[in-house]
Amino acid sequence: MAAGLSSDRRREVLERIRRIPEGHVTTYGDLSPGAPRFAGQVLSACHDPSVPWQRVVRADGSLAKGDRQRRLLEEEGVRFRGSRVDMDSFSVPGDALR
DNA sequence: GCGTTGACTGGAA
DNA sequence: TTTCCAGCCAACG
Repeated sequence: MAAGLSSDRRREVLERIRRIPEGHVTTYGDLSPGAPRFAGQVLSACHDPSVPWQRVVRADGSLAKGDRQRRLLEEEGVRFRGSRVDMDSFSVPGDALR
């Protein structure tokens, strides 16, 4: 379909975030390969409660929203290593969301 | 149509 | 190990 809705790119990113399993996280790079900043811009503009934005973290496991985000992730069972997410066990490949 | 901005990334110091 | 710099794409004014 022509799909002239609000930029398919933006919706594509949001849709992937919804596919992140509870208790797991993914990186901006996996949401939008080549344009990770775009993913961040999308989230900042999208205040949709159905979008688990807290499951999106930086490539190094650090959090963009700091303590507030950390607390939500711990509620889901995501474990931390210092101030960063244990990416070795909870990171999900972008291919798995696609 | 151009320049700026952004919840970023990878490599170098 | 941490900190700094330049690059990247898409949206917005």
